[in-house]
Amino acid sequence: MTLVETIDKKPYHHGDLRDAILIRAAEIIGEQGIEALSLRAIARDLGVSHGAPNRHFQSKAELLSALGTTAWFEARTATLSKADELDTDNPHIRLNAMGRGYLKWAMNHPALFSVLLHPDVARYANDALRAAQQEFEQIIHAVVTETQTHGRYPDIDPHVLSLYTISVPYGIAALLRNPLKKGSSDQTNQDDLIAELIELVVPIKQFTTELPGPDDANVLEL
Amino acid sequence: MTLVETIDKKPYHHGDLRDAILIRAAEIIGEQGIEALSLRAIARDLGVSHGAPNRHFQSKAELLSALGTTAWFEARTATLSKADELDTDNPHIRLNAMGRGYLKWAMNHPALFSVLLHPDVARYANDALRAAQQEFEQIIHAVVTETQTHGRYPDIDPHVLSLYTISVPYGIAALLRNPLKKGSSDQTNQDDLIAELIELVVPIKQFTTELPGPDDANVLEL
DNA sequence: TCTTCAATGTAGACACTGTCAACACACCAA
DNA sequence: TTGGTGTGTTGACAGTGTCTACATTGAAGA
Repeated sequence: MTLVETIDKKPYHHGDLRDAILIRAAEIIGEQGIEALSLRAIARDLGVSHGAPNRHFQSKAELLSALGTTAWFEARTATLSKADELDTDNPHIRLNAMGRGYLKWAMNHPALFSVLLHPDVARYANDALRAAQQEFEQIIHAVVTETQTHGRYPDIDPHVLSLYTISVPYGIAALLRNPLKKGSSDQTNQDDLIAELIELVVPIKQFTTELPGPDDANVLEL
Repeated sequence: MTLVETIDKKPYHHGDLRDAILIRAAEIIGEQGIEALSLRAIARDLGVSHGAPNRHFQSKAELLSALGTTAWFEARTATLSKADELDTDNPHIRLNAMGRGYLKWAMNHPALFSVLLHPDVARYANDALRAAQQEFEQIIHAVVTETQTHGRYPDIDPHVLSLYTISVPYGIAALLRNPLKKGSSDQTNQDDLIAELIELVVPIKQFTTELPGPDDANVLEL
């Protein structure tokens, strides 16, 4: 065994290959898009043989499902944390904050968000991913119906209103990922943009007057 | 040359291979999704050698761009025709009808709509596709700003309002393509659903009273 | 009418991919 | 000490997009 071989000798087992694959996959998606994702390229990047990833993900779809599950989890956390910070029971304020939290997360995590959007991820979703997605939708639906009892479109079919409410941040985030969003990359401008957009769907100014809660300026902050 | 060879002899040239490829590609996308699309499989289906498609589309991305361009064109036609049928200048009525036309087209043409949504199509879009997309957005933007001069959110930044307005049918159509849209496949229910959703974004009932135009029942019909 | 030539289709090659099976190594528990 | 199980390696297979050289066709120009 030569000196070089001794020094460069890497351990036979990687140690934490599964997580390393997930991290590298997210990086590649962020840089080159989902279509450029290749199990063999990930293996090369991690200095591991081309068959190694198969020990951790039975198929490429399984890897995407794993990424999608964490994406839904992160999106859910980001969405709820914004609302929880405000410490209010007013569903309008909560839903408004949730919309802003979701949208901000989507715009700041384009790689994971693109996994959420991608049709193939949904098509080959495993049970864990499906469960994460449905749990997210149920959370939104619950708050949406609560806003109805507090005066927001009380006569609309709750499912229709939920669909409408979810589709706005979803559609906006998807549209903003196109190359046409040139000048809006400024951080403070982005926050203002988000706040203004969400206010269109879930207006809170007309509802917060009833409340003894925080004033509008604080509530509208991201 | 045997009898069979004489009878089955197919012409060396297909005659209309380019269109045949586009049609078959749309079929495959509708049946199995964009990821299942393969130039070689199309060639096999059309009884032509695997290299033949390259004569008409320099790359797979070029084929997707061509599909995307026709998709944007069809979407534009479907969107505008709904508004033109009503024969009114009222921008609220027009925009409302456009939203319904777009959404109905998207739900009735899932294959082409999925091309519009697909991130890779946008990523490798050629000039024709980009032009078609931008033309569509300018049409929407023009009507949206016109609604503002007629009282719809007059104080909102026009670009923000455009983004919001476009994102709703876009997001709804994308969300409805998920497997969770079980019971809503009924045609009349679908029309009602669309009308109710668009009314949330572009309400016309509060604006049409000023008009001598058609009554609401006709206007809301799809 | 004959010739030429551009358009179109074919055949083979190349590098790449995902997935599988057989084998090699490392570590932990009995 | 000894299995056994999890993990990584290697080679193979079928499939893909794309390129190049070659074959066939039909039409335009002489």
